Amino acid sequence: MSTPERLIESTRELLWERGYVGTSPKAIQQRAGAGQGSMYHHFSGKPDLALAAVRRTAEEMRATAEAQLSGPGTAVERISAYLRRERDVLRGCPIGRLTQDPEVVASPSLRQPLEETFAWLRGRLAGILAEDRPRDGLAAGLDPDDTAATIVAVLQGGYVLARAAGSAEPFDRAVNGVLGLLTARTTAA
Amino acid sequence: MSTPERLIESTRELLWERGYVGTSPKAIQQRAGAGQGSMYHHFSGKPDLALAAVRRTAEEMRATAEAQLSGPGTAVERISAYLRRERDVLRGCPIGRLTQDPEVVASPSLRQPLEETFAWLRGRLAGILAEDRPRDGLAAGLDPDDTAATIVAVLQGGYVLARAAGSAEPFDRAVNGVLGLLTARTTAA
DNA sequence: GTCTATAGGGTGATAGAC
DNA sequence: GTCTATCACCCTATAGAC
Repeated sequence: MSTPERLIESTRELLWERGYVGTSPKAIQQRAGAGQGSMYHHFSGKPDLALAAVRRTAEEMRATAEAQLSGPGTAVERISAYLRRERDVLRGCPIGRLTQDPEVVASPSLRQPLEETFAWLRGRLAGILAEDRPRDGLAAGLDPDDTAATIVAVLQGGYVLARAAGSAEPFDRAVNGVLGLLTARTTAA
Repeated sequence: MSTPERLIESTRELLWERGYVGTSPKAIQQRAGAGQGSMYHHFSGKPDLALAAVRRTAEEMRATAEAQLSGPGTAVERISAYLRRERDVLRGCPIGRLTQDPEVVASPSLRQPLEETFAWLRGRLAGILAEDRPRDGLAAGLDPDDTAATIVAVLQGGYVLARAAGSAEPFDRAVNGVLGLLTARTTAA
């Protein structure tokens, strides 16, 4: 792996673990096995390197989500497959995490990949909910855009609750809960 | 306001804005208008001061939530009042925010107030859902604990989406979405 | 109870040799 | 392209005067 690649990968890991404020150039260099001068040769500084790292993480997250969401099945089945896929819950979401960093949200270029990722995900879920509605058990009164936002929020909030509890249990409960709400009307009534 | 009080209040503000890693004793002292020695006289250090600040924020958050949740109305009405109360959405949740801080979750004493706050909130919501179920329109198949976790996750995730978007819109959509899911069965079917 | 002085280490970044 | 040296500043904390 080339030096720039190793620097980007190290930055991705550290941003996930410690956030932007908690990640120092020195820590990046040490993890990448690169010297100070090497880092400043390939990148103009910490913001530049972070931008490359965040863009790659956002790309990867979108590709992973698309894999589950483009699978077979009804709307609820595909959403269930996405929500229940294996996740390292206590590590949290590498994109959602950055949302709490004041320097990230204050920087338009750093915030942009976060905004685009969640906008895409919400739109993708809303499309699935809308297209599958006629032949599925979903209630006719549900707004696809609102419901999609709820599903993404459950994921992101599930990570928060899990980290507070030091356990994946609240995440799993939140996912079960929203899937129960999405399917209850077909089994109840 | 006494010096210890001012130090605690300053720490609360800074923890909300910048998190634990992003908050320095120096910044706390400056905001509180207190000197270095003054801070170390009243508190043993940054962790001690942070603990006092986090405990107070957790207490306050619980009291605020209880005010909405103990109001009149059906389960859905009380939960709706809680979810839709006025919030400074882009500031995020002062407790949920700390969940992303590696040094907070690594410290049992600092994590404890977070864990207790969300455990209480989930339990409170589960109780409301369970007790009100017979005479309300909620589906019999819904698990109160799972549904409660979903509601809290929607709040916490709503903050995440709002900060990523730089707008309260996704938060409001997520709240509308979960309330739609909770009430759809009474209007549909 | 508050102050200043000081410590040892880290921060983000630049300069210039190799 | 990578290295080491150096910069000015900030970090958390302690010491001891007042």
